[in-house]
Amino acid sequence: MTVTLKDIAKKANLSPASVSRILNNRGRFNDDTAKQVRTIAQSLGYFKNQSAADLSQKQSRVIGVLIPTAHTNFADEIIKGMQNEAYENGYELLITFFGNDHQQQMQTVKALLSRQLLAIFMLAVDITLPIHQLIKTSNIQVLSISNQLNDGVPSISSDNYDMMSQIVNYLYDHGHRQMALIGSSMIEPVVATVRRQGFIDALAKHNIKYNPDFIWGNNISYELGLQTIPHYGTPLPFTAVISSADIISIGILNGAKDAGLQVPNDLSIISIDGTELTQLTRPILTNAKQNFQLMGELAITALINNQLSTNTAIYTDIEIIAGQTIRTLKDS
Amino acid sequence: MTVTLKDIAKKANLSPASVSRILNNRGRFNDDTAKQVRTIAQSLGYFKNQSAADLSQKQSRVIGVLIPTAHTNFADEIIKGMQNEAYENGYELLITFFGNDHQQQMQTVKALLSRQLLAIFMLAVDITLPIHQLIKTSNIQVLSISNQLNDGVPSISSDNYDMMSQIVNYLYDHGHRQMALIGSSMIEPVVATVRRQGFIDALAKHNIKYNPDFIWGNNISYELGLQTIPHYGTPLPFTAVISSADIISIGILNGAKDAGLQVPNDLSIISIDGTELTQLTRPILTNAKQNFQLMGELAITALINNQLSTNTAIYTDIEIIAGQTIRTLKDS
DNA sequence: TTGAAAGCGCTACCAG
DNA sequence: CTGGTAGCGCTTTCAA
Repeated sequence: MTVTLKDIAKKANLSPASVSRILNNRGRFNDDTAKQVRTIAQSLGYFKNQSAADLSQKQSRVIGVLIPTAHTNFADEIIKGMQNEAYENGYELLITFFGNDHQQQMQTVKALLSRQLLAIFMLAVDITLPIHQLIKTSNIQVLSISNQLNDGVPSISSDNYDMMSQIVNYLYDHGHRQMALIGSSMIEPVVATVRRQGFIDALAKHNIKYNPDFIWGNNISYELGLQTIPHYGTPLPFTAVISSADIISIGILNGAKDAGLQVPNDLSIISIDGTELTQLTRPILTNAKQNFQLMGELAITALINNQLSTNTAIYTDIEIIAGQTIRTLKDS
Repeated sequence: MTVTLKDIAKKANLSPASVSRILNNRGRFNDDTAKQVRTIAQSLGYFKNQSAADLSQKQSRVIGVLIPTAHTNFADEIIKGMQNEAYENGYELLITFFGNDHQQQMQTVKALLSRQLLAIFMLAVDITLPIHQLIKTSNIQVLSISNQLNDGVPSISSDNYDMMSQIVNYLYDHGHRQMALIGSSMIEPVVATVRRQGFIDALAKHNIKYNPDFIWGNNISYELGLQTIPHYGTPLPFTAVISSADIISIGILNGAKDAGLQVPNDLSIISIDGTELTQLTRPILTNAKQNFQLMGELAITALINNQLSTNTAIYTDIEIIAGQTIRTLKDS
């Protein structure tokens, strides 16, 4: 029922081999016959059977992409970047959502590995050890995007340590001396650890003694933001907060409103990520914008250039975008 | 280099055929040998080559999913629903982002059609005619989710006509007589047309004369919301707006703030969609919540039950979720 | 520039 | 319950 190369070949009095060459623009062939072949293919409604091609070539141009279901909305931006770059280089993206159910995760990864992928890109995903090992046995290349992992997985992300330094400096320059870091107190993802350390070290550089109470919140959620003000009580013991994600920042903003605080008069906020969410609030959130789209593009480039070795760590720059949530303090 | 069924068969003194049966739990086989085979497979680090399987079976369990790049964030919810259901029934989802570049769209669809998919699901996507025809020639089943299309494409969505009626009734019951509909004045997507008609007819049922000026805005965007108040000027000629999407509602909310209006005292807002975004605002948005997750689940179910004929139109219920953006007017 | 033929890894049929 | 085998549609030598 389905139209195959053979069918086209028969109709064109050619061999399947030639048709294959023509339709793939590979090798040499006569331009005139080529034109004919293409029209025939068109008229017959031919669709390449990619499975057969992959099988025959023992390789595909498919990149598997893992996205967390609890879909941090910057994933879109990364994908946008990847998609363009992938399209131009003839790669396909196989995007798969990655839930929390471990059973399901395993099955998902196995399904991916069952299609001789070129590579697996993980967007902001933290994988468990068994899964990591599963991938390892398959010899498929892996890359973590936006998330630094240990386990020797190559990554493309912001330099989270340096980012904290920039943020602290920014706040310091605006006269802030007491600042809190919200949403990075977990031990697990390396990113949180790195940010904490960067925060502490940056404070030290300004001779500010680090107050352990000022690092709080072990998850990334709106609710965490909402609870932040109640957690510390008013008057707040600090003048500024660094929020580990935009969604947290919105929670803080609303929590402040609920507590009768004025932002930025009573509290300054700077938000890490800088997705569109930061533009939807009143006041608009000052943010440390990560270049997600570029991360996506670089991911493909790195793959093409064979740079996905174990120790690769590519950094993209961040940019601090002034909004309306940072108050400049007169004297310190 | 790669481990194949044959390798396992050799090691287990079996035929590839048997190994295939065992590893797929198909047909009859001896449980003991099965156990052996599985351990061997494990130890050899075997991964099924799905391309070969698909080729051999001339069929795959893969459902292609098209998501607009301008990623209305309810897509996530739909996918969540689909993913669970798909997982339980052994289907794979091949998610593909669908940009605006026509060239790229074509290539994307062709890539999809090159893998004997079971079906293509389109999430809130409006396809152009050539693409529609392309899909048609391939005989792959299609389903539009959350978006009603013409062209005889089966769909799962809310009953947009009835939704408008419910919304208008809700506003009416709260004393509103002058209401506007924002973001549905485009001619193109059928959804907009249906909503307009539903709006007008619902008003008529309450003997409210329909004012054409009160249907405004031909796109779905934050900016549209922001411009709404300036567009009409204050004092507003209506007491309530129905916003065609959450992102528009947020724009309206901010626009109102900018104009010095109090919501809901000076303006009531009800938002269509009811994604998490509605919970992030102050005041919280009253909304007509669509059941996106259910749409996703039903999509898979419909596929399984072979219900994807041309005229299928499955509706899921909406629910009006009271927030803080509707004022009850005393007298009318 | 084109063709013949082998083979990718798996499944399905039919025999045993 | 198991094995032999043909064949899915495509690519890729190698030879013509």
